[in-house]
Amino acid sequence: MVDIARISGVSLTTVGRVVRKNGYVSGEKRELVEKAIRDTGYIPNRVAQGLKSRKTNLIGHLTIFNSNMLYERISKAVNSAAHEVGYQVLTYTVELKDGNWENILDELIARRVDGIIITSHPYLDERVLRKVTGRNIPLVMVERTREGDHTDRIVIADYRGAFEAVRHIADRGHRRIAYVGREADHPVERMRLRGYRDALKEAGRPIDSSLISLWDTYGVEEGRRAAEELLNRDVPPTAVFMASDLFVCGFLQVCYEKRIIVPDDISLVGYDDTLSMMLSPPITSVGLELENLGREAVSLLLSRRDDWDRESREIINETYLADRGSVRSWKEV
Amino acid sequence: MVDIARISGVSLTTVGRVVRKNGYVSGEKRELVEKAIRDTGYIPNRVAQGLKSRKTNLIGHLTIFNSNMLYERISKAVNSAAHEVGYQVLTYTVELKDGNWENILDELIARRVDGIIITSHPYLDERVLRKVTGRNIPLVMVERTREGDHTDRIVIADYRGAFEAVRHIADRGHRRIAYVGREADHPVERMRLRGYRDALKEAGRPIDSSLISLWDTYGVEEGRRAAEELLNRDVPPTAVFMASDLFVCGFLQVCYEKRIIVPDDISLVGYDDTLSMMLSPPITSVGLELENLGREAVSLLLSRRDDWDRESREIINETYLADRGSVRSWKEV
DNA sequence: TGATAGTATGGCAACGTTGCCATATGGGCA
DNA sequence: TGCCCATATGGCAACGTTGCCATACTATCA
Repeated sequence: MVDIARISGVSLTTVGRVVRKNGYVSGEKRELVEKAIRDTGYIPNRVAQGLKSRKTNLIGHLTIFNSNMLYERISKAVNSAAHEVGYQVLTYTVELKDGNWENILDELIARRVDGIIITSHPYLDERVLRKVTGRNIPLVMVERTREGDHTDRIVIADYRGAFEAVRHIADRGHRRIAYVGREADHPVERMRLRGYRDALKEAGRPIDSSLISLWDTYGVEEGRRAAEELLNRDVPPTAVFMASDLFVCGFLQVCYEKRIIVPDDISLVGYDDTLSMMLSPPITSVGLELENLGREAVSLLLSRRDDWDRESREIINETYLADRGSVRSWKEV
Repeated sequence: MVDIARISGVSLTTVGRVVRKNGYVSGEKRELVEKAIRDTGYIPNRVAQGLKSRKTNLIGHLTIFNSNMLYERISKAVNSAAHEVGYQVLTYTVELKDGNWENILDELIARRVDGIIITSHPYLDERVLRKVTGRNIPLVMVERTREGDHTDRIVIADYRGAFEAVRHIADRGHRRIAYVGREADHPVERMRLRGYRDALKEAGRPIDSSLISLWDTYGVEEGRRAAEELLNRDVPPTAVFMASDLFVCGFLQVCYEKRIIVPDDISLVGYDDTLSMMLSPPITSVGLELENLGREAVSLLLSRRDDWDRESREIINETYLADRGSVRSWKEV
């Protein structure tokens, strides 16, 4: 920058104004400076900028890893949204089991990120949360959230997503509709299950708890086992709603082995809409508006920075039902 | 840091030495300083560190987007490898079509990253490449590479991967083995196709070019169309090797519709091993040693930084064949 | 005994920007 | 005419560290 100033014969300050496009600069000098920048191939040093201006244009993103790629997609959505407004994202993917995520937060704080997004992390205690907000770093939590001062949240409309999926099934005449999900130890899971129950209730279907199959974790193997369990019943369900596309993968594999055809013999609906379009047959699934989610997360972050003391907000991220015809009409005999 | 020095009654320099764990500090003073750090919750400022030490501990990663999630996985591998050695990764995912990736490189340079990894980006011209290496920034290219001074490369053993997959099929007696791939406009695609041809040759199988189905891009839809094309032949192939799991997804969907059973009626092998384990039935696929890949990429980067003038290296990333039984033994009648 | 090496500590400038203040000029307006 | 405001430019300190140099003490060895 010193070189640029020397070459173009203006002061450091003026060069700075051209680089960061603020303040008054006459067209003439601007030309001169821009020419010098082009000629030398000068690229400003964001590290120094960050130090002096106390603004790094970096967003930290802490997320868990999961083989259905949902979080990778969220990550991508956050990235895109951030890039759109001139921010970059430092992403940390944590295995659920290893608990060193507090160190990761320290690392992000050390980098002086302008904000932190935490996606779906269940281990959140008040103390650590305050470590972030106590330093005036905006914090947004996505999917699995926790309330806190100065903490905004994005929650998925899981209840409605599940409800509509099950209504979609019930509308087509099914009565024995099974549910495959994860142990309801968290609002996310509870909401999905409740959506399922309420939709059944609304449709006047009986709730048969033996048709509810819960597992420790979302996974292909769990889907297989759920299928074995449900399909071997004396009276198997005619439709199954699964709270993750991963379950669907496993379920379909068992169907394939048993030559059970979807949707002729059984109807299926998945959740997340990450894999369902790739399966055979393609499966109807509840999807998340990920682009919105990313944009909302970033915009919550930035608006918090502009107005630290505004009250906490909770944004609902809507779902959609991607109908791929994996639910057939069913007439009870 | 000034506070820490004041509280613990030592000089700034000594605090610095404790923070970055280098230089001589007596146990006694170290204790004092560490206590002060704990008490105040001090977290060092990596921005300032980066400015002064000219080392940001950041790695830039530029990668393309692709719906089969291969690049997300590579991204994750690079992340993990970087974290292991105390680096963070700034990831940019670019849509293939938009050409503003040069700006992204500028952005990474502006951040003064300690190195840049470019995964699978086809648009690489010498000038832009020199923009990076000309600034003494280590550059590693993965999968789709290009030679350049001070540029290291990681190439996938595509030839061997394809070769072994096809041999796996031929070993089981198949004679009419089709190939579904992408137009061979790049070494990656050429190598896979050549592996296919050579394996057929070695096994004494005829090469029937009408069994080679090439497409503009990897995709589910393309897989469907390939299936329509190949399965409607008078004499369809008994086995198909596809250069991407995405093709497999589409292919399987068509099989499902036509009630063609895998592997009874037709044998399939995929590539990338990203989705194949989730399909029904699970499909044998050629996989990449991603953890190695990530580690190699990072280690190439760091070693280049330590010895800028060493000659360029090319590392071969080996593949494996994940056998999931989607190839049956076949006896020609 | 003096030289040398290892250990321990502090002072100070510098990294490359930006924020703030000072200053100057010209035009519009009461 | 005098005042204010928008425009234009530059000087200088500061952001929070680290690198380098200077200094001092102790132990070891020829």
